[in-house]
Amino acid sequence: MDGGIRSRLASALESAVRELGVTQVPDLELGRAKNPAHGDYASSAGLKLARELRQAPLQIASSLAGTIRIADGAATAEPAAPGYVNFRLTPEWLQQLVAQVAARGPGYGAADIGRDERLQVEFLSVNPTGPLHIGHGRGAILGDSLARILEFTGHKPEREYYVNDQNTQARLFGESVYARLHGDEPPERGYTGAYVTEIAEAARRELPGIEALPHDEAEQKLRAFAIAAMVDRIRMTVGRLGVRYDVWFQESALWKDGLPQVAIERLRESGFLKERDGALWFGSALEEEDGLGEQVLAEDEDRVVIRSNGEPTYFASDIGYLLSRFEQRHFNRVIEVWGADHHGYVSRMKSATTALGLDPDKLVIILNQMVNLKEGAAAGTGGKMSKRAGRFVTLDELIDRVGSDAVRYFYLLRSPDTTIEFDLELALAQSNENPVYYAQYAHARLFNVELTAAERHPRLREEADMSLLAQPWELDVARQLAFWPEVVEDAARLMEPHRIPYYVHDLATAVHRFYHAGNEDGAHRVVVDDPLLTRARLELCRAARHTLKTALDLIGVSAPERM
RNA sequence: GCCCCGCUAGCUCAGUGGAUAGAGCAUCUGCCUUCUAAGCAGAGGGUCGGGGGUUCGAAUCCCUCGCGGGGCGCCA
Repeated sequence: MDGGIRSRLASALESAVRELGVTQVPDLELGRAKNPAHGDYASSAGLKLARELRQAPLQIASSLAGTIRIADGAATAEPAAPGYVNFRLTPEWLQQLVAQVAARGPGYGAADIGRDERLQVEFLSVNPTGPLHIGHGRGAILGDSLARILEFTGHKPEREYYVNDQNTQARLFGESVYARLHGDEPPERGYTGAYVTEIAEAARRELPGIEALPHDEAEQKLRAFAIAAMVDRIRMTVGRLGVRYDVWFQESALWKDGLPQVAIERLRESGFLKERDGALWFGSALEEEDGLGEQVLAEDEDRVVIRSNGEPTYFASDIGYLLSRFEQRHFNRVIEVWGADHHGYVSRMKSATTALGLDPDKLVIILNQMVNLKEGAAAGTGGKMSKRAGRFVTLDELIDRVGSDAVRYFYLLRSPDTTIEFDLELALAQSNENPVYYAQYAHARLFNVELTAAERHPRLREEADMSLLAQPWELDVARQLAFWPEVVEDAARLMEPHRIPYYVHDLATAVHRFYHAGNEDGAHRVVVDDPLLTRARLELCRAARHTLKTALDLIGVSAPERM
């Protein structure tokens, strides 16, 4: 409803610029002022427009500051050398904001950017052939938080896990279980972990007569059994992190529906498929004749769809999966969260999307960089984690030792673009210093204060005189509240969940300072003898607590009432 | 060789082309008889990897070099 104060200031500024006769308004760079002396927001409008208007930047800034009209007296504008327009939120407006946020409860900052857009967020989708390790946690938490943020901003996201139950790895997994069932060693490049033997034992109990079946039949049953077991385990592990899915989509279902077949047929008709060396390739060669192909596809993107032995590759499944999502289920956009090791696959999927006649911009692929194990941090020598090499720390173990909230916060504090060198020893040693507790403590403190107030002043009046919130540390909290909608908007628009925990930290800092003012001087406590003053400060507590709760919810972190 | 990501304080990391580059941890110094000290206040600590360029203005954009990570299979 309220697009946030930043967007209101931006449109007010734009109107003022138009009044100066500017028709093509450039990006005016309205953003938060770094220096408090410059107010809360600043724009370099004067500098930006100097050339077009042939006036001194400062003069333009002065005109703008003079003509701008800001609704509700939310802010004042003043020019500053060499050509800035600085905005300062007014105490009156901040006080009213506090009252509004307090009355609204959790949910302040929700936006309607998405306009009910149906989209899919597909994330994690690890081959269900082993337990999740700490690297997987990153994608799970990133995807889940992204879905939460998109939902909060008016999108209709569906969370999906794509279960590879039919590819080479799945078959190898089935063969490995089969081998263990019969007391043999797993095949070359098969799975050797103890959990494989456990699954074989479970199969022996739950699939009577499985040992007597012929190999092919047994392997198929074992594979399905084993994959189902691993999917259950994955579901439980991510469930401990508060990650949930709407759909667990099986690759095999694609083939039952004939979607890869349809996709292949369509590509064949439009000339994107060719045979070479007995295999069927997706590529540009045939299209070069009409000059279209090279625009759509790069030369080096040839990709096998059907192997020379007649087996389809995962790429065949993936193009069918595109049809499933865009044509069968009609998602407006599909957002995929991949590890950076799949980076090379991005352009091929984009090309395939185009080749199928779909809009490649509707396929949004977010890459997160790797999580490497630091030297000596676990069995093995560190580096990339590997299931086969037995060099990994399971996500379950990390959650056991550190807890879901700390794990989520730890991962979300980093932009997806940075590689994480995971040091387990350090993570365990520092788990008590995890910054998540700083934020949670702020929430618990506010909750406690409100309890105390209810005891001391059981009959407070409903109406509050917000003008009593005049202390700088009180207005600082209110100021942080004013920033929340734009943080949400940026996180959603840029698809960058890490902006949320950084905001949470800033708000928590303001809250702690506000609280601490009462320790310095009893007159500044929330709960004081004066019921009116108590009432106004309680509004601030409620507003801040609700906003903290809302923000923590978006990143899947709990907001405890006591610590 | 080609493609992607990173390089910012001792460490881990933020930072939509704007003013004096920030946070946490670590180090040092203060603050609890009174609403939760998992807190607050302060100090030290920087050639934003190097070099060019664009711009009134560059950590941010372009080029180039260096270092680190990832990818370039009829594996996924």
